Amino acid sequence: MEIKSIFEGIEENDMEKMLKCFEARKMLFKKDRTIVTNIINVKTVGIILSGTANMVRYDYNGNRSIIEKLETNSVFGEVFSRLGSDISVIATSDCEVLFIDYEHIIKRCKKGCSYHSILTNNVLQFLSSKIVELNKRLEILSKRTIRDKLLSYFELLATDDPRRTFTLPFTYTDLADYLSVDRSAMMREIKNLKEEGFIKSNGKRITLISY
Amino acid sequence: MEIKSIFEGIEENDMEKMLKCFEARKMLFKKDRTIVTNIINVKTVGIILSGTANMVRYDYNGNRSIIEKLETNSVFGEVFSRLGSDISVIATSDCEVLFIDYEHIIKRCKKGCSYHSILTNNVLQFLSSKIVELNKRLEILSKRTIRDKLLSYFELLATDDPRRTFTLPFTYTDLADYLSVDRSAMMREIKNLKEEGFIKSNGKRITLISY
DNA sequence: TCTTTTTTGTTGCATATGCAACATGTTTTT
DNA sequence: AAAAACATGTTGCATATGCAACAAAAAAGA
Repeated sequence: MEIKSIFEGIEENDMEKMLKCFEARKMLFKKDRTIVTNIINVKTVGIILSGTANMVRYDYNGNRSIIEKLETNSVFGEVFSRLGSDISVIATSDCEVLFIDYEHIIKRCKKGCSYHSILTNNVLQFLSSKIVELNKRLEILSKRTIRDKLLSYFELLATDDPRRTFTLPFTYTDLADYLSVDRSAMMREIKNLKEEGFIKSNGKRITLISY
Repeated sequence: MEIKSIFEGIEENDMEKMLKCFEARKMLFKKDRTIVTNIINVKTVGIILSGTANMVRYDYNGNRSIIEKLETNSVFGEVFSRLGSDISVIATSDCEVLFIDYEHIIKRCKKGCSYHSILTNNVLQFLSSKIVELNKRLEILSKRTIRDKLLSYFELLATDDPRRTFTLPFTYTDLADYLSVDRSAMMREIKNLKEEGFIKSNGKRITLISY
């Protein structure tokens, strides 16, 4: 159901032709380097071929928000983010990034290349699953208390596991940014949740206790 | 840039053919009636042809969240919302709704009908702008205080107006739901913002004061 | 290895916010 | 026109949360 790569289903052979036809550019980024900044009116789409990155924003108070963790095959660009904001994509490991102009992807070319319709379909599914992701985060952030934010996020991570155990994909510092709460207040709340028997935790390994 | 309807650019003539080919169903709903509830594994997409509706969720505390205000030409369905949650679409006025199976839209049919590629392109752009919308709301909800939430939402509404004046598209009660904060606390904060000279307001008409 | 940086864990304090409860005003229904 | 339903406006109170500051542990770098 969920597609792994935006290029899924496209022949290796067609792939090269397509990249040339699209004037795709491949670039390398070292860890901690800025891949793009100020994604405003950037009609370019980036695809992470290898490595990881964070999409972040610093607001006027200097609070960092991780908008999204980008992994291999992640896609980013103007259409995927709020216009007019100071959003940057920062490499969290060495990265290989492919840039393609959005127009090439969204517009059907006259040649009617076979790979083009596959790509369109993939992008459609990609956008759909992105919307589901955004709605998940929205559901978490719409919770009024840190406790409820934590619990609904944990619930999300635990759903697939019958033992209701999972490993945090974040450092606790990053988790606080993701939930948009103060880190120390969050740590305090996690301690409370443990003491009150809602969760067990050992480092980043957490188990949800249900009755 | 922004498309008005998902059917934009499709000839009146083709439209009828297409709706038949897609087995589209048109239904009528009176005000306050539930159009759909529990949008889980519903592989159907709804398009509001006339009228307005709210996409809402009630969490276990009974707090209502307005996920989205739907107007004429709005589209809703599984791909646009978080799976597994108690999401409903409620008519806020008499509504005409068209239902189409998602498969018909996303999959390219063998006949290669001309309207099909137009529709795909429209859906793509629609999803893109939806993502931008979601990111806007995320930016607001990621603010830590009610004051900052209000200000960033107001900022959003004021950007297009040189007088920095706008009319709230919500009742204040609904606004509190949209911002995911307590209504009375929000009213208090709005009063503070007025007293401290950040905004002027008269009913739903609000002016942002900038220095 | 040793050094430096980052993350984790904790606490005191001021205050922002949720909650409950109520009064008033406005809109909708009968 | 009267009644009912809903929106707005306000307040007191308990507490959850942001903020600052610091110590200890862990990870990364030299």
